Amino acid sequence: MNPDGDRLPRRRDEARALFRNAILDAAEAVFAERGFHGARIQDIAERARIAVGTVYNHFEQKDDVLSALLEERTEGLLAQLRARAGDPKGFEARLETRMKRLFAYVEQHRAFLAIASEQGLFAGAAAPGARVTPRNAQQIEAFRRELRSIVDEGLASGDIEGLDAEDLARFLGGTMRAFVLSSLAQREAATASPQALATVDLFLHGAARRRRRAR
Amino acid sequence: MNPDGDRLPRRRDEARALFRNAILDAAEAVFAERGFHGARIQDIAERARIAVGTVYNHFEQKDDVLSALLEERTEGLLAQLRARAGDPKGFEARLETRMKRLFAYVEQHRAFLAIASEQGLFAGAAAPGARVTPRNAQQIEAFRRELRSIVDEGLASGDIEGLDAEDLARFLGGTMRAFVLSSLAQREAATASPQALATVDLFLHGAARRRRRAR
Amino acid sequence: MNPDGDRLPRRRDEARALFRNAILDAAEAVFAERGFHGARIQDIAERARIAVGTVYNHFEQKDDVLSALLEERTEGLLAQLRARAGDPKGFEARLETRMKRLFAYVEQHRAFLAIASEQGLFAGAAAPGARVTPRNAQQIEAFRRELRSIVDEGLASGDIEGLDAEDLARFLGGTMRAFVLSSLAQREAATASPQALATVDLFLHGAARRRRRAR
Amino acid sequence: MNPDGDRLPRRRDEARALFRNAILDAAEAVFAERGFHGARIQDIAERARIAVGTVYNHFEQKDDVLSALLEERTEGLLAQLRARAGDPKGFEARLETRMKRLFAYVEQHRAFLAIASEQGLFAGAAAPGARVTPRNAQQIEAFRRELRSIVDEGLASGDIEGLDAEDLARFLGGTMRAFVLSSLAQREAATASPQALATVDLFLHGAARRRRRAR
DNA sequence: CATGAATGAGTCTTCATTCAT
DNA sequence: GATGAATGAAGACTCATTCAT
Repeated sequence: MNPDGDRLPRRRDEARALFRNAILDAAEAVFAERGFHGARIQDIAERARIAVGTVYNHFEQKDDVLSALLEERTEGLLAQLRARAGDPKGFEARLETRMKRLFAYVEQHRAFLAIASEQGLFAGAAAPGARVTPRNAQQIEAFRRELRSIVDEGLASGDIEGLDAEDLARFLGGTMRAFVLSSLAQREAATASPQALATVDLFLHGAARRRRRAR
Repeated sequence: MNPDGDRLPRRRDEARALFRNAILDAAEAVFAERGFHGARIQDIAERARIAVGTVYNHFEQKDDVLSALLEERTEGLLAQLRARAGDPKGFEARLETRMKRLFAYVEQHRAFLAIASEQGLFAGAAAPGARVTPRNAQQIEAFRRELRSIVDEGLASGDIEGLDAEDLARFLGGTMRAFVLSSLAQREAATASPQALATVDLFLHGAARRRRRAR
Repeated sequence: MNPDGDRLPRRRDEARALFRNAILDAAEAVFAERGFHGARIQDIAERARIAVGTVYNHFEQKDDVLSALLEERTEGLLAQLRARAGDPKGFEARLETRMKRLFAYVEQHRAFLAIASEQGLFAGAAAPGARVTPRNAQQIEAFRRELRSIVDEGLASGDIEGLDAEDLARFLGGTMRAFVLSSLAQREAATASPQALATVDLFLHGAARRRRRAR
Repeated sequence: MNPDGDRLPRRRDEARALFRNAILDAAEAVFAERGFHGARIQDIAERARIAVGTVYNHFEQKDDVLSALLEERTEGLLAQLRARAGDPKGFEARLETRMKRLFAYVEQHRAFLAIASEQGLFAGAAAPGARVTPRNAQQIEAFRRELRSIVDEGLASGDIEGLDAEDLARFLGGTMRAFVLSSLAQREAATASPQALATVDLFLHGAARRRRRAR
């Protein structure tokens, strides 16, 4: 093994990754501020403190910057929603845990959600004129499947019921979305916990609960 | 009263309205297909079978075409949501009636909702780079207020309960949105009724209802 | 003779002339304010309180409005410069009389001179991009000839001298122009007489006169 | 001192200046041929053998090309008019020297003067619809001041006399202008000297000189 | 590989001119 | 003959992309 042979390429790769991340971070900010069409490559380059040409050394075209960004952040969001080793076992507690993680991520990436919304990422269908790639579509589908699997868990355990699992998954998504947006609408980042709890509570019991436990 | 004196101006106004509507209809289709930025004035003009310059005889700039469209359609949507004279009195039946109207309108204006979504009209906040005017913002606010007033009715009658009326209004909006999107996701227009019922049912009772009425 | 047969056509012609003049007056004001290219037919029509189409019933194209205007006003200016029956006989007094008339006309048509200047009418050559027609060129030439004939009169009477009559004509034109502009530069219209006298005096005696009559 | 550190920036600046000058030269020719409005950015770019976009890398808008051109050339013209170290001392000889320089410059930049004339640069006031910037206005004012200072010199030395120095300055300007235009009116560039001499002679002695030195 | 100026296709917008009423 | 809306050619300007340094 030649350590030098390894080290140099590695350094080179690290440098590449540094640039790539700087560009994506800059793009996140600029896309969120001005939208995809309003953002110029020049703006992104300036924010990343590099030259325009450098952006093109890392991405073939403007579209690719967007889709790479969506890819990376959507994956992050999805990771929060997935069940983890230490998660509680009971359905409601488990759901709360996952929601808290998701809302915390949302707080960390407010800019991303503005972009995702413009691109119709969580609209269940791409927005008109959106730049969604097949890869992005896969991730959205993965997101949808994750919601569906949560619903399926609940149906299996008897914690929830309903005729159409797809409808329930959509309902969960819509409820989440309502509180995600309420969270974004507040100027300042805040604790995500209350939104997570409200989401779970309303998803499970709706607005018309009578004589049920106080929360 | 001189009927002749009336006729000419009236005809002229009718002609103006005809053009205006033709432009808005064309714009609705084109914006929905390609997004605001992807749509060229020329595309809209061609679709309306008029000349480019004619568009500018009716709207100062491209932005104004969009905001007039949003204005007109949002008003239409809002009109469905508002209570009407013959509506039932009981909270749930009343809500169902309003939802059915709204979902029917949605079926009639699928293209509009794609645009509205791109512009963040129902995101609770304008999308980045969106072309929302103060007038549009007022309508969104009116929409929000309408949801809120529905919730207030329910709280007053005791049909629903909860600590935060704002949260409930958002929840209602999110639930609606989930089924609106599910409705749009289907390629073909369909009867809106099931979505309206699902919306009301889940809004009221959530996913976890036990021992409650059969559907 | 059928007086009716005469009267109607005459009335019709008078009406035509009325429109034509209204258009030219409006054009004079608008061209002077915004320049030829900056002036829209619409602006001229509005100022004349008529419809756009009406302008085209009287002039084939925009260029024609300008050249008709230049023609009419240049002819007016030229008329002031020409000798008249009652004019004095002595060279200097005669020149003063003509200059006074000319400067008085200038005061009455300040707007026109701004346009003439833009079009290079008194530049001795058309300005680049100018809309000068052959007819206008003839009038400019007539203007030049008139100056030349004044010089020739003076040379013949021995009141002025010089090797080149063309040079003297140009000199007279330049001197006039200097005081015409000084007259226009003042915001308010004023008596033209002093400029006329200064023009004649300096044209005849230059700046270096010694031991000559006080004025 | 590191010559290398200097060279690159210097080269870059030189390249910038090269483009800028090429654009201004092209613009001078095109504006002179077709006037400001008749000149398309594309024409200028083609004449400079560059792309349209490149023009916009050097000037924000079309207007700026014009005003930069006027600025640069007016400064050049003014430089000829200013007194220089080696100039003669006597008033008349000194004035002749300055006039010769000025007429020589005029011969070199015939196109510019056509533009200046269209813009009213030497009209004492901006032409209607002209694109004159405050900077241009300053230069015109500087030009006027220079003429005035020449007159003041002459008044002080007793070489010229008159009640109003402003009038004399205008008279000098008008006389100059007459011969500048006569110079431009000739198709071919020629020696400027005769015009300079005629200007000085007529300015000083007018057309009516009797019994004075032969020239 | 970073740089940033050059490139030119693409679009909005204006406005002279036409023509049905 | 007056009207004024419809027409569409023309041109300024933008910005993604390229490429010589």
